[in-house]
Amino acid sequence: MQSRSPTRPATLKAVASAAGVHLSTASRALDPAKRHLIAADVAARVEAEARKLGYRRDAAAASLRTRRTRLVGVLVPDIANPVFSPIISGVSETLGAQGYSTIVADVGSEPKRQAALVDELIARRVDGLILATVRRDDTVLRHCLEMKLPVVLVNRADEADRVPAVVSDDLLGMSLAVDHLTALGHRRIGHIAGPAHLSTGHLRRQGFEAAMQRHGLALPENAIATATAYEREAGEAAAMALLAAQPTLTAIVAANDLLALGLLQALRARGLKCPGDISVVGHNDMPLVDMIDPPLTTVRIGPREMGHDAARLLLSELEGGARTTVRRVILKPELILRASTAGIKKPH
Amino acid sequence: MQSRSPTRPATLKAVASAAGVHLSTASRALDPAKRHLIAADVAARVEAEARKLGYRRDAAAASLRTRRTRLVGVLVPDIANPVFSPIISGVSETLGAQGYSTIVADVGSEPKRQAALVDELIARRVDGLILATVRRDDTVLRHCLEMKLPVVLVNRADEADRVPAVVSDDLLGMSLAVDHLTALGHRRIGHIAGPAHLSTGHLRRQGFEAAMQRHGLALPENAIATATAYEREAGEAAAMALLAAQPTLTAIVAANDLLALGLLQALRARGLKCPGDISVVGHNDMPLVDMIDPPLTTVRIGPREMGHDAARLLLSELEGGARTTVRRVILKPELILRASTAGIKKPH
DNA sequence: CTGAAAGCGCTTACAG
DNA sequence: CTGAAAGCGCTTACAG
Repeated sequence: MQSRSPTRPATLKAVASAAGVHLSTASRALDPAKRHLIAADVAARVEAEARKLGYRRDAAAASLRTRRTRLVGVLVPDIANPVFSPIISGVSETLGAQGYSTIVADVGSEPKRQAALVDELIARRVDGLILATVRRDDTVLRHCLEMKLPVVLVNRADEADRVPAVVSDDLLGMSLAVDHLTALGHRRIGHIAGPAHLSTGHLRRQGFEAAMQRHGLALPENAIATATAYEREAGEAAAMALLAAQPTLTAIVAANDLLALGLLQALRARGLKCPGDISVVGHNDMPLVDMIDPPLTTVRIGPREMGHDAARLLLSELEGGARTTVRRVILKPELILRASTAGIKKPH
Repeated sequence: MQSRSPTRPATLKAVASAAGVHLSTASRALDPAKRHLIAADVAARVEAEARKLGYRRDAAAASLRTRRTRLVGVLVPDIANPVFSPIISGVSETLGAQGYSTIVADVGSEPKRQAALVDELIARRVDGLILATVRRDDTVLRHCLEMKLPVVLVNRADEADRVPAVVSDDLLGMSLAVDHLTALGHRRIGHIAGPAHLSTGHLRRQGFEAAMQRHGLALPENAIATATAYEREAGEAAAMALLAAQPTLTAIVAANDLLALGLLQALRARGLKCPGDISVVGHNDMPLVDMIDPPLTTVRIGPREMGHDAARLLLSELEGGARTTVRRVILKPELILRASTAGIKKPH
């Protein structure tokens, strides 16, 4: 079964002797940053042999020497969640352009498991970490800080603002949503909040409350229901509670699209029409929400850009040099108008 | 700016001297497979010191010695595509359980770029590759085979069946769809095919044709339109062509959900109702198609299971031992009935 | 059961 | 501009 064993890759030594130079000369010739130290014809010869032999520098050996792996870990709570995949994609795109590979760890939301996977990444000697999983007070983050591992956060930020983060302007997002609804004449507006231990849940709720207050609108305690997770089922459950507590609401803004989808299900279960009886605004503009029934009005964030920026932040930290210590990048969200919001039929 | 430099991790040497034993003894004590060679009390002492120092074996150093990295590369054409994210998730889950990390490369569909990224993975000395990108005749795959790199395919298979693959039963899937439609009374059924250079496009088309024939139904040449890519826009364009060529169709089965979504858009543009005028069946059951308008009848495949199985196949290849050379795992798809299909109003 | 030693494939001061 | 040598942190035959 010889086919199982990969052909042993060519080593630098092989290239060097093929080109008739010393190992160290070959090493320099093949390193763009050192190539100028080598006579042009020699460098060309080495290059030619390397190509001929299909030489590829052994990354493990190189990093053992340099103590840098050019490996970056990305922690997400769920790869399959459409909010995170474009973030990952953005991260690995800009990292890849600089010769970095990214290991994505699908770590769930359980801190124990997260810590175990971070330890594995540390064993791999990743140069840095990008965390999309962080709670407002996060133990995994604390662990990374103790290890002095370069870290940047994306999508969610930590409370203490100890590390660079790339987030959407959650306060502005909710303000956009509420402004839109009030412009349509709504005054009794409810909110399905995300989990309070996540910055997005916390901040969007704050943004909602601030916007309501700015418009001088009443906001009874039970006009906000908090979902236990960013999932459809949790959104449906929270919606049921909200609708029971506040039957006269004419609009509801959800802290994310999945929650809004759950809300739509709850509306249907109660025989309420959207937007006829109740207008709904989501958050994130995830794929396909333009095709659901009704097409969802929502706050668009730029997850791919967030990934790009997070990678750039980490890169600048890793490559050092620039003293630019950007602590936080805040992206402007945008309201996308679709059919789940409409003017109220008859004001209460 | 000391915070930038990670604390230098503890080495095996440090652990050994802390425990008062030789390096090699410490190495054995920390390796579950070799631990039995060491006196229990010594092993325990080493373990204790390792824990105390926060020791984590340097994976790069170890793999330089063992020539195994426990790194697996996964190639996908698009991380953000909801068909692939659960595959990735499944792969990394079962690989992770065996101590392997996975590097996912978002390589697009351009062979040049794919090859470049494969080369990078080879430089990382991945132990094996899982390809979700393969065309029926694939140059990247050929490259891997030349390198004798262990490879397994997932979702898409190659024509020559040279490597193990995990796929859904595409023929059966289409048969399920057509059976359902004929049971509803449809006789004029069209197909929006996927790209012919992908096994899924090719096989599903074949499955569709076979099923039509089995039911003794006419299948004019232009009752099948081929989309240029698995994208909404391509689906819409193909649908427009199909509807123009075959205005009397009462049902259309699409080779995947994204194509079906494009078809739905085309229907709307032409003022046709689904399922009132035309029934639609998708393929894959990707997230949210149960919430679109109308909820999509579709063929469910198990992408997560496909990921699991692909990982298992690769693992058995890597760990050797078992002589089980499974060449192909074919998963049974399932028809999910929703509201985009209905009996025809008045048969032609 | 434990130790001493070689070596995996690189990079990089240090000489010349 | 080029070479010789040390060493990154491990694992594993080889002795004992």
